Amino acid sequence: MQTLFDIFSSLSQQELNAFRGVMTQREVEKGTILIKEGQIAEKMFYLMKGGCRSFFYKDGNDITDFFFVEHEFASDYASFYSGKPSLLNLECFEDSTVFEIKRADLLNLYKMSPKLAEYGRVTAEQAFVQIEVRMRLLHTEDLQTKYNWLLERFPNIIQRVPQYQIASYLGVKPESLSRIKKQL
Amino acid sequence: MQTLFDIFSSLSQQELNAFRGVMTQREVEKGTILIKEGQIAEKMFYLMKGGCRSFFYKDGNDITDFFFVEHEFASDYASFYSGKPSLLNLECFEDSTVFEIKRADLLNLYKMSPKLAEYGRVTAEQAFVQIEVRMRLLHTEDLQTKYNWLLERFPNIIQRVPQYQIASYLGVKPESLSRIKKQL
DNA sequence: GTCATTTGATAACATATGTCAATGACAGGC
DNA sequence: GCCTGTCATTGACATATGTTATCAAATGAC
Repeated sequence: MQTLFDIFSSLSQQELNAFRGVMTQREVEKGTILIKEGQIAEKMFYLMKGGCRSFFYKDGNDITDFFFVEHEFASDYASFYSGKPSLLNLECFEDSTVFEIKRADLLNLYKMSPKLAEYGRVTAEQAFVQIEVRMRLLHTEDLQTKYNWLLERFPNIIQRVPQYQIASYLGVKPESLSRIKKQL
Repeated sequence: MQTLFDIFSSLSQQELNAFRGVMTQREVEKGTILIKEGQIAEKMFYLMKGGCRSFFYKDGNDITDFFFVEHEFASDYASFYSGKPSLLNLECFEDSTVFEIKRADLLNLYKMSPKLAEYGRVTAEQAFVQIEVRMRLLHTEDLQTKYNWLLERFPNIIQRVPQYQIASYLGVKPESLSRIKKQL
């Protein structure tokens, strides 16, 4: 996955200035909601520090959709890309430092610079490849394999978020996750 | 999802010619393998007529990863985007008419025309949104809901492919799908 | 047409996960 | 310090899906 630094280091001075001009740095504390269910995701975030998760409610249960950690882009891509209201919330699970980029600004950058437009495409392509890995996991693997994959993908996630959030991310109940951990 | 016709109808004559110049029409019969496991997916396909599915083998079982039908783009996007060998096969389940587009040609088109480059990005974004719907389905819904969703998404798919392929697409065994159908 | 192969349905049983309830560990507020 | 709420664990039981096997129907080759 390309980080912001990868992108920065290959831009011209002019492109760099334009890019940095549309990014706003924010310090947010644990619990901050970056994107709210029902609203259109107008912004994309880059996590310099900290982490967040997207989640939604189904039958009264809090279901974790995705985790995002430092040096990753985070948003509700479905809403951001389609312009439809978001079905989920994006919440910081730690105090975090983020850069905000507005969709309208990003589209302007794409018009201005073919190279930035290419990064936009590559970012979407990489997001696709990432989610496909997750989908294949949910599609074909048993709980133990899913859990091990999670530990590799997010090395210290179990110290950072409560276990019930991990359980719903993996598509099971906390009790099932407990059972699996006991077996290992 | 944008069809090829949506794209065509908004291009200039020059762009249209360039685009059509890199597309090769092929008539293929049922059972044709368009992309083979282990090889890099160098081509994207547009299905004028017919349908195909991507699948792979896990523990000796044939697992359907995706269905593609007429007026949709089909490929192993993960391989096509990343340049890594494909983990799956793309096979026509009916006699089909397809357009082939080579990745290298597509990247050239992107360089030539900002509008085509934008379509490339939008296509990747839409592919992402699509796969997210599928992922959410696998993540949170029960088998009955998944099956009903499939019938809406691919209206006559049950007449077109055997049931065991549908079962593995939904992440269950054929026997489980039989049980669900009996309940309805 | 016959025959072989593929596919779908069904049943009996095994296993994994869900559900519900009780308990204990732990952190934060006061 | 104590209290309170949140969270993880555990056990008993329910349910859904997997596994294995058998049989019938549909399909395709000849």
